[in-house]
Amino acid sequence: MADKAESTPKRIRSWKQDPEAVRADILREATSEFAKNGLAGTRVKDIADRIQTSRRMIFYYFGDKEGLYRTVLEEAYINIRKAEEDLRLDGLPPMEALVKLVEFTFDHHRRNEDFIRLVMSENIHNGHYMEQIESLHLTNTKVINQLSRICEAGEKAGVFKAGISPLELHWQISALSFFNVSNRATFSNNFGNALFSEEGQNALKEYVINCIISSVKAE
Amino acid sequence: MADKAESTPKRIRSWKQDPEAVRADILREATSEFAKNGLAGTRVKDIADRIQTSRRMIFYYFGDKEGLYRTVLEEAYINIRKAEEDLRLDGLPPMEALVKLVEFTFDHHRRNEDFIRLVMSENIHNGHYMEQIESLHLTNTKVINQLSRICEAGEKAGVFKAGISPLELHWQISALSFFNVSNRATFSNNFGNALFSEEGQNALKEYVINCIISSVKAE
Amino acid sequence: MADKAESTPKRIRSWKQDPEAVRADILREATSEFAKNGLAGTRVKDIADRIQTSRRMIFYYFGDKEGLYRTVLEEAYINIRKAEEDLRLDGLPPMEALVKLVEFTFDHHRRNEDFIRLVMSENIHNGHYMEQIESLHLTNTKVINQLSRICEAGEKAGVFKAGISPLELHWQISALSFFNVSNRATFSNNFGNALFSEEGQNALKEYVINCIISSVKAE
Amino acid sequence: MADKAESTPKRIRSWKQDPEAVRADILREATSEFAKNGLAGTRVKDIADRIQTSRRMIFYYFGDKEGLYRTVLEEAYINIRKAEEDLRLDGLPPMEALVKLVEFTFDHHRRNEDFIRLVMSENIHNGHYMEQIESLHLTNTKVINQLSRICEAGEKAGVFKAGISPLELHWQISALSFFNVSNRATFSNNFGNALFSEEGQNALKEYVINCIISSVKAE
DNA sequence: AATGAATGAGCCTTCATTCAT
DNA sequence: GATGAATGAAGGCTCATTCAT
Repeated sequence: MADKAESTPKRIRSWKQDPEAVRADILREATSEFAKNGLAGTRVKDIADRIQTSRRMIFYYFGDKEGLYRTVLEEAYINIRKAEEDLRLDGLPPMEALVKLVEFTFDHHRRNEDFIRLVMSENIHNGHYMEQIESLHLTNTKVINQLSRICEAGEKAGVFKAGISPLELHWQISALSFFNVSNRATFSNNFGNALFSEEGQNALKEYVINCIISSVKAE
Repeated sequence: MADKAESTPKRIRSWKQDPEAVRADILREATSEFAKNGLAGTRVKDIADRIQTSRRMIFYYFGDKEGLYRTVLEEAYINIRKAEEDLRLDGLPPMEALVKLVEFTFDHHRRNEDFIRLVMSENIHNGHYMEQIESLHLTNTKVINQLSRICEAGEKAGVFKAGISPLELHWQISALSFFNVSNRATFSNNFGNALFSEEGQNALKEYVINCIISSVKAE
Repeated sequence: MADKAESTPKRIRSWKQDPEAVRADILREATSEFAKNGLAGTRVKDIADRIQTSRRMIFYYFGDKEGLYRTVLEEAYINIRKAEEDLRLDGLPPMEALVKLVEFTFDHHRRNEDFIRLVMSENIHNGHYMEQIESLHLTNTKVINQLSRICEAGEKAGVFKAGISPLELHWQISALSFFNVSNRATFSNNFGNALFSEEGQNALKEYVINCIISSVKAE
Repeated sequence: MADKAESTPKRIRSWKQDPEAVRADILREATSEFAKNGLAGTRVKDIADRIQTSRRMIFYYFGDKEGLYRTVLEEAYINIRKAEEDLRLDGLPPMEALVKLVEFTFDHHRRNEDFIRLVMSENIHNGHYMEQIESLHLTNTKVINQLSRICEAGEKAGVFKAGISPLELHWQISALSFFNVSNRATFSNNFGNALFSEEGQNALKEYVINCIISSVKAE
């Protein structure tokens, strides 16, 4: 009875007449493709082929390739910010809170390579597309505020040194967590991939945590 | 009219019959274009248009677009390594040597944005083109050896803590210096560009130096 | 984002459930668009966007783009003929009647550029769509008959020369009145727009009237 | 031996490696297509298919569809002006010169329907593309100057009335000669095609000549 | 060593139109 | 009577590359 399975119609869609599902499907695959190849390196056709739809639908829902890219970028940022918000640090002692934040950031970036790659891509474009997305302008102060509160508390408790800039501290955490994912290919090509094995990454995380602690702790 | 016709315009060239100059011209503009737009985002035509040559010459000298890209990448690495070698640290006290190395790296990355962007591009391609360049496999151990010597000397002198991994240390220096350039666009879009003014960058450099010092110094 | 997405935006309509109003709205904007851009140059979407309806409605009411175009053409002719009928010349002395008719035609064409442009468009299509409209075949003899009567009366009164062809005379009046509107763009691009200022047009109208008078008057 | 004739290669071109011939071929067919269908109504593919070349070559030589259209327009005007210049009227008596000019214009427009249709098309576009062609701005005063000289001579000789505007006279000649071709389709659809038979056209030409004579002659 | 002419393949996008309710 | 979702077919155009000399 193998013929039953074989007689496939031209297209099978679970989401027929379900626009939200189509949109979500497109967005998911577009995220993956843009993350893999960048904006210029991605073919609209490739995105369409990965789902059971036509190129036409992509333009139907997102206007053009750049519109799709912008939406991908926006949703990626929204998801990341959402995850960050779930991290509740407010009750914790300052140093513990900071360590937890660093750990979270390091792990989170590692688990979301697509996001990292989209951000790399945006940097290649000098943030051009990001600038056009209004919703991004609001959420970013939150993370700085959170760090501010931790630094203040730490300073007051005498465990952090005085005068730490939350912005610079955030920059530092970001740099180490981001680079770990973004530059993995070239770094391991140049210096081997010892740092990127499971143990290597755990050790590196510890190293990063210590680095941050050393940077902030009172002497 | 036919203003937009594709047919190659007549050209006047100062370097007529000077193959090396043509090659160098192509390479220079290709570096700039690939750095700006990445591999997929760059048009062979755009490179040709920037110099007084035809697209045809690019294929004549470099085989294909990827061949040109590979050459660009290789030369960029060669130039960077050359600059690194000029930095003589061997006679200096360990901490001073380390600080000087960090300072140099931070400044050097800042001054060579094209190189940084080419490396970003390579990471988008998972280091694919880099892997094909044999000359790169040799030079990279030097920088680790250099750091090894500094760490050893520092440990012996009692100013560095014991057991520092030169690889991790290099990774740390690279991460902070690289991210500063690579993610400038998205970081300033998200958090303002205070860190990227002249003073901001000087302060950040100090911050990075202190970060490294804190990480290595004996307690 | 999805700002450019094609999916029909939600609409608010004052004429909800009023089919005649929808039809009239579509027709009005279609006339304007077809007059501006011709059949091939007009987008169904553009017509729909100008009113508060969906493309779907256009097909619902008019079958297809050509059906809409045909209807536009038909209505345009009907409106023109209606205006012509309002002009009552029968009691007037022949020369006065003729002058009034010329004046009317010249002014009327000037005021109805959309109609002129639709006729230009039809001529580009060699009258293809016009041929399919049955209602047009009837009304056109009226204008010739009218001229016939004027010529007859003029001849009988001795003020017109004998043997004037009403068809040729109509052709002459049409040519001058039509060209004045249809070729304004190219003519003024070539020879300046002196003839198309308010005074220029008034002078031109006098010129045209004299031209017709010279053509018909007995010597 | 029919196989010899049948084994046709994919493309036969007489002009292989002869850019001017390719250009000319494209231009000729493009003129014909644009004249027939207008800018929007013409398919680049259709032009390519009519000659033994690919769409690609059209873009190679003319940049884009509009570039081709502009070139077509420009060449069409150049050819027309060239023909006009060949008409030598300077020695003739004024009325004879004028009649000859009218006759020439009427016949010439009739013989060059493609040109008329291109001008119609330009008027649909409000002269947009014409404006971009610099070479057109110069040649057009010639025809007015020519008429000026005729009018002056005619007036001096006492056969023309005083104060004729050469511009208005040219407008009149143009209108009648242009409309004859441009509006043939709609006019004959509305009023029959009696005027457009060979005899009809000859009679109409006489009518037009008389119309012009009546307009200028001294009383 | 050098080059003007040519090109196949494929890109993003648009168009009028129909489906399914 | 009305509509949101969907689409096949084609449209103009661009890309890296090769041909022919």
